[in-house]
Amino acid sequence: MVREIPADRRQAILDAALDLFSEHTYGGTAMPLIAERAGVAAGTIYRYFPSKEDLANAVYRDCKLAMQAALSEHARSGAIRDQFRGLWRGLWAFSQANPAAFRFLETHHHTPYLDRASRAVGDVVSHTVADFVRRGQRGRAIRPGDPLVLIALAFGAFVGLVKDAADRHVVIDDKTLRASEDAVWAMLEG
Amino acid sequence: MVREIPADRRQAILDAALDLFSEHTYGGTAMPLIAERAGVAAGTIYRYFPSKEDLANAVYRDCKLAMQAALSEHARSGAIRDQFRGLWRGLWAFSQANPAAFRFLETHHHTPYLDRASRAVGDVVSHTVADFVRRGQRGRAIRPGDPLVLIALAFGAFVGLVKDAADRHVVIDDKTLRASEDAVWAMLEG
Amino acid sequence: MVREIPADRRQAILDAALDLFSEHTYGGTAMPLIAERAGVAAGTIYRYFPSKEDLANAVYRDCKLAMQAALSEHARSGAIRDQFRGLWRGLWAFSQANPAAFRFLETHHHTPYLDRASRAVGDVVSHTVADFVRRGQRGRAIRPGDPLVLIALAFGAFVGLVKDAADRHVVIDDKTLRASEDAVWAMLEG
Amino acid sequence: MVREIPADRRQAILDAALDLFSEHTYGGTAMPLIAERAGVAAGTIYRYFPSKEDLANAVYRDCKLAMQAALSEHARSGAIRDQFRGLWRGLWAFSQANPAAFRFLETHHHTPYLDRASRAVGDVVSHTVADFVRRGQRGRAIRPGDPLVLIALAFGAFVGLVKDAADRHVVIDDKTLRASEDAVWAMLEG
DNA sequence: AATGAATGAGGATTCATTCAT
DNA sequence: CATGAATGAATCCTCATTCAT
Repeated sequence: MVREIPADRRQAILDAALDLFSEHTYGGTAMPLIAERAGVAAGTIYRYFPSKEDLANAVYRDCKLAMQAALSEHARSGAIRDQFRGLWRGLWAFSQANPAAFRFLETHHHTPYLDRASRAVGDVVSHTVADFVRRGQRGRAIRPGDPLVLIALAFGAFVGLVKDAADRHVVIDDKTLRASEDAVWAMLEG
Repeated sequence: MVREIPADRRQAILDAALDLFSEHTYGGTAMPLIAERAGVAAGTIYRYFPSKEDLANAVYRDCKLAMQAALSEHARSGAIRDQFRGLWRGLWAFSQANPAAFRFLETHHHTPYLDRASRAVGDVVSHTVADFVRRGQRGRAIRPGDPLVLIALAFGAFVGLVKDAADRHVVIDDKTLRASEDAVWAMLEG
Repeated sequence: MVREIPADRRQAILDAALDLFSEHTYGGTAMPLIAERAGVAAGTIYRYFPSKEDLANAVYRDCKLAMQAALSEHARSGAIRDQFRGLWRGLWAFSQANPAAFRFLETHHHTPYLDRASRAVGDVVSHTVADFVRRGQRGRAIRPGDPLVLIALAFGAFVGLVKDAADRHVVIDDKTLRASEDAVWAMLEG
Repeated sequence: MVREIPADRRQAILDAALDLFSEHTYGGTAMPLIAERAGVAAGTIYRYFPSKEDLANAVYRDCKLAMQAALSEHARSGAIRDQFRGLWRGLWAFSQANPAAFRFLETHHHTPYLDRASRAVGDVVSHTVADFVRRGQRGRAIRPGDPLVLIALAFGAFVGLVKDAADRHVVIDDKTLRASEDAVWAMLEG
């Protein structure tokens, strides 16, 4: 009785699109390929998404929101240093659980299709994390400066870490992960 | 004897391709558009590059080598901290002088077309900078750990800084640039 | 026993199809749109009509028959001039009451779908009116010549009148209508 | 040296489109079919016309202008009756020389694609012929009334004549043509 | 009987590449 | 050598029709 099939189909299409976009680029993946990977007919995609562009935006927003959820989930209370550990681990967990999503979000150029709503979702994530920086700065635990800039530096370092490992086909062990966390914290520490 | 006209043409094509790729993506820019922007006929591109893929690889390699040149040019001798300042300024100079190149290299997904030779060029740059880290580690000026990982973190932070400024349509003033340099150095410092 | 519901549905579909065909052309209107306008599901249309082509033929035949009925209804006995007035008024009444039907019948090209049966219905109407001409010719009230040609001229004039008013977004007042009737009668008069 | 090939190609495309539109309707003819009939590749059409819609408008305008040219060519000076004969013969010559054009113009529904410019061309033709009526009315040779209405009646009669002959697969002989001309003149005569 | 989601062939259009000039 | 019109495969998308519910 419950109409869950449409939700499943929609998700299957989103998943297929993410996989293919993250590997072959938005401009490099054909709609019929997405359909095939999702196990539906080409025309079916258009029952769920008005166009390829809209599909890409939906993929982008879903990924961004999943990343935000992962950050929130691992967020801790307590000392600022512990809060940072929570964010770092959250990001790590997300990038391991959803490698395609992380790659798509952080190593692709989205401007050709990104719409206003999607951009807004992206901004929300940055500003959420920026609040963490502001709290740390208030307690003199994080160095002064524009919180959005500090976030950009720290988040950029994380992306660099993950991207480099992928480029070199290397897995990041727990020791490296923790050493990196310490190094990035040293960058933020006041 | 004068054979520089072809070189000019070749460069015009590379410049046009870079401009368009960096804004509209490899998959999103049409060869005739590149030709038009370069001021040549569509067929002429094929005198210089066998295919769109080859053209993209040439663009990629040229950008990577230009970035490496910028890093070398600003490299200093002397104290490790000063050497880092040289690298940081070199990177900054490059990203300001060639914004399209920097954006193309660091915010696009290249796997659909990147060939072995181009990947090798990319690796050379990382390893060059990694040598700087190794020297610093030998003198206990830079924290221990895999040099390639530390480079990934530091370079990632720089990319994050520049990308964030572009996303927010903000210009990075000299104060922010130096504060960021200090923060990233704190991340590397032993 | 009550089997009128299907008839209503069938009529709703025919009405919707006529509206859309007359405005957007047979080839330019999608079946789902007809369904939506008729207030039924897309699949339901196929309970009543085997295909889009059959639906279009049904629409065509219904319109032709409605036009014939309108002509008959206003047909008079008496002087040939009065009979003509009846036909003219009947045509006018029909084109005013069913503008979509008149437009569809007289300003569209039907050959891509029209089947033998529909063509036959069309012929019947011409021949019915041709009888009127023959009667007039027998009494020397209408000029000699092929009755079908005279009908084509007179009917064509009427179509021209109505089409021109539609094209120019003008309404035909009673004076113009009667003047036109007189003019067309002058064309037929023997 | 003279680049006439493009003109030929453009004309071949226009000719093919007219042939197919007039027989199968705008909405019923596929672009690849037009290309095939024109002897060019599908993509080539788009070097000459931005879209199917633009192609249809070009076809429409060319036909309308050709019809106007045919009317002008046969226009005579002298008595109003002779002028009418000229118009009638011009129309006839056009409909015989370009049956597809005449059919396309006068038995198809153009609103789905017709643009402002094309509509303007259509209006020019009507108004040109209306001037003839005005001249006749000034000399009391043509009955009073809105010239555009009289034109609509007369032109409609001609269209009716030609359409009926086509529907019945009958050829109009010279005697019928002249008798029809006389009849239509009787409709206009003051 | 009715529904409307799903299908996939077919439509309009684009674009990397070729080749006659 | 350079050109740019021509190509036609491949793209995104539509829509007549079917069929499980």
